[in-house]
Amino acid sequence: MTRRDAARNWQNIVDTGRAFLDEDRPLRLNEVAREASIGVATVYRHFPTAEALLETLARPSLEKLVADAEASLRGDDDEWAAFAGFLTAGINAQLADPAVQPVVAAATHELPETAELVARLNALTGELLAWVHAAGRIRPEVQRADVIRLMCGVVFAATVHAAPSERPALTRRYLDVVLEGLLRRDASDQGRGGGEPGR
Amino acid sequence: MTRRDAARNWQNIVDTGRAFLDEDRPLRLNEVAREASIGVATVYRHFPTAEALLETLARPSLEKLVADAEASLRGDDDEWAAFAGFLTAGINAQLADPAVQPVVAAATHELPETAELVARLNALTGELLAWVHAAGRIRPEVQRADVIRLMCGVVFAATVHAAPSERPALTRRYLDVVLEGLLRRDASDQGRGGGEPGR
Amino acid sequence: MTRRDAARNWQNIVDTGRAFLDEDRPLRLNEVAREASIGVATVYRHFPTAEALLETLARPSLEKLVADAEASLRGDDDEWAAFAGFLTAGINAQLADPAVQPVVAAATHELPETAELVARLNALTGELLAWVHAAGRIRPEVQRADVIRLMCGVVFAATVHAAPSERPALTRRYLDVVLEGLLRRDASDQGRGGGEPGR
Amino acid sequence: MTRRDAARNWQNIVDTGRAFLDEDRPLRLNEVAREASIGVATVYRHFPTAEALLETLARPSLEKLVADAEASLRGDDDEWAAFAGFLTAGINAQLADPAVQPVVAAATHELPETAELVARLNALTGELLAWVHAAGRIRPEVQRADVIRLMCGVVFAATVHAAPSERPALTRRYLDVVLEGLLRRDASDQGRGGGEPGR
DNA sequence: TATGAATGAGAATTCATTCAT
DNA sequence: CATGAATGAATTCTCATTCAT
Repeated sequence: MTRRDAARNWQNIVDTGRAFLDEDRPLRLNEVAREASIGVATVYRHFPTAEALLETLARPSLEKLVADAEASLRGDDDEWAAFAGFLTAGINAQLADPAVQPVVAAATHELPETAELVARLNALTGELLAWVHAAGRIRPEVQRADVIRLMCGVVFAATVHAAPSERPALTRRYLDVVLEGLLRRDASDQGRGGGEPGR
Repeated sequence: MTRRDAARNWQNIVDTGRAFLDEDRPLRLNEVAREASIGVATVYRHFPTAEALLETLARPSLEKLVADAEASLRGDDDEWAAFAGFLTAGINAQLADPAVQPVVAAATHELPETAELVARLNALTGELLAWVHAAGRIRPEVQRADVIRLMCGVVFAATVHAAPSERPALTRRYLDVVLEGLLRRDASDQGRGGGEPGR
Repeated sequence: MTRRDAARNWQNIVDTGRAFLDEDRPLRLNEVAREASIGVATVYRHFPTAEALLETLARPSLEKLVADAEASLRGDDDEWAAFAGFLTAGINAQLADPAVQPVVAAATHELPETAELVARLNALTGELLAWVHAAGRIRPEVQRADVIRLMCGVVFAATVHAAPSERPALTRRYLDVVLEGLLRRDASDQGRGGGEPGR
Repeated sequence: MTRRDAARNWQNIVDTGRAFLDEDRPLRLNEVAREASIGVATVYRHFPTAEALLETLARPSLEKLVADAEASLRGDDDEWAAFAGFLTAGINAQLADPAVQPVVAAATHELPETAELVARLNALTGELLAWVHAAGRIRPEVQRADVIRLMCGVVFAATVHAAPSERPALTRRYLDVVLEGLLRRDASDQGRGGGEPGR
């Protein structure tokens, strides 16, 4: 078979996998193969595991996310707006593409490309965070990993007991809460109490 | 009557199920039966589905949570402390008992007792929230469901890329952020910028 | 427990078993016990097997059949009418009581009472047949077992691709065919018709 | 392509299934698989349900039956002989192949091929019956469905309290009775006998 | 390289029967 | 004599992966 055929197959599998996610059926390589009218083994050749296919599906969203973050860093926005914009973009990506959330939250990745993408995402998160830290606008203890985690947490929160259609509105509100909570609050604020809430 | 035997078996199953959760193996009734050295059908008699066992496992934690919330409502703490204490307790329950999270986040419940417990939890959440609202100490748009969702979100956030041992510390910090973000911030604050973070 | 209680249980089981047959659910002693709100073991004590319960359920119908056959033999009807009446009664019993068919068709019986009842039924069939043979009104090769078999065959035929409500009408027609076919037909007979076989 | 293997497996399954029927063990796909030394899933791929396998097993017999019926319709026999021959063939098929009876008596069919075969059988039954009706040689009320039912009834009758080896003789006699009973009998007919219908 | 049939371990569930109380 | 919990073999079906062609 020619390269072209192989590419066609690859695309066919990816498209079918996407359709599975959209109807949120579990990504089963066997079923994907059947639905794509392609031999199982062919699918396995292209994507050794379901996870590999998932990462491939997530890739465009992740790339866009990385590109956006890079743009933010070089853009005209002030540091806080850039930071907030990045979180918003990350959240929206997770809502828009069901492949993103599991890949971002996963401890390890199957494909080196994914690992690298995620690493860049982390790095960019770090840079944005450093910028915000430098401006003294965020709680000093916040670290890179916290940002990623809070992003995932906001998405998850909007997922609990809520239909997909309600989620964008919920994440907007929840992110707003989180950002407000992350803001550094200096001397003049100190008096305002409420400060020491929980536990 | 084999009551005693039955009770022993029941306990045995519950304990074994607990062990599964602790080692976070999936709760499979068959395996639980095997490990408990109990006939499969006996397990099925006691717990028609894995979900039923899970809810049974979650029950003590949920009951404690409800009791604590009731105590908070009647206690001496001010409204904010009570509210924060409730969130903390809920989060800690989810961290301490792996059965709690899925049950709280589930859309429906198998056992009527669970449904009732969760309903009471919701009601108490509502009461605490109303109290805080009455004191004008929280963003006015926050609703009962938001509180539950944010609680789950904090737990989830602390779960991402983090070993179990790190989670308590993380949830403490994240809850702090969220509480800070939920606090109503009045006129005198308005100027302080950062105000419009989101999207 | 007193005898009276035992009798009540027995009746309860029988009634419940009957209900099962009527809704044609399979007779499962376990389920019968549950539905009757009686311990399984109690049911097993009264009826060691499902077959035993079935035979018990069939018994009244069989007894009535035997009684009717005896009456026919001693009655005023002519031999053919008695014979036809017996077949009709047997068929109707099978249609009316789902317990009858399997018991009549079974090769062996669990309960001695059933065995005896069936034996009497066979004997009576034989007597009626002998009477009809003596009058030269039936094909000479027909034997007792044939009569039973044809009876079952007619019932079964009416069961194929036919709703229960249609069956009585069908059996009537099919029995008519069979009786007509059994009639001895030789020159001298031609006029005699035997025309009035059925019911 | 594993076509050859697949075909071999298919045949193996069919043969094994046949053996089960012959020893009249219940057709259980798992057992068939084990006995055929073939993976369970392979069997399930070829035959999604036991019923599907049963119908496949019945197919050759049904096809032969259809072919015979078509031949009878076009053959030289007179209408009654053709009709009787068809019934005889149907009965013998049921006796010879245990798969036939349940398939013919079933209300619905799993495989479209079976449904079609049975439909053709019904149609042919109708044609033969129409021919016999046209010649005025059968009770006018007899319909197509009656013919099928009586065929099944004769087979069933021969099954009651009778070893397989006796059944052919019994069905011959019982069919004779039924055919005699179906014959139209009016004055002008009397001489014609129709006496020697079947077989 | 593509194919899709084959695999068989595994998961969920049911049921007739026994047995301890 | 009654109870109903316990049993575990049996059954049905699924799925991720391999392998022969």
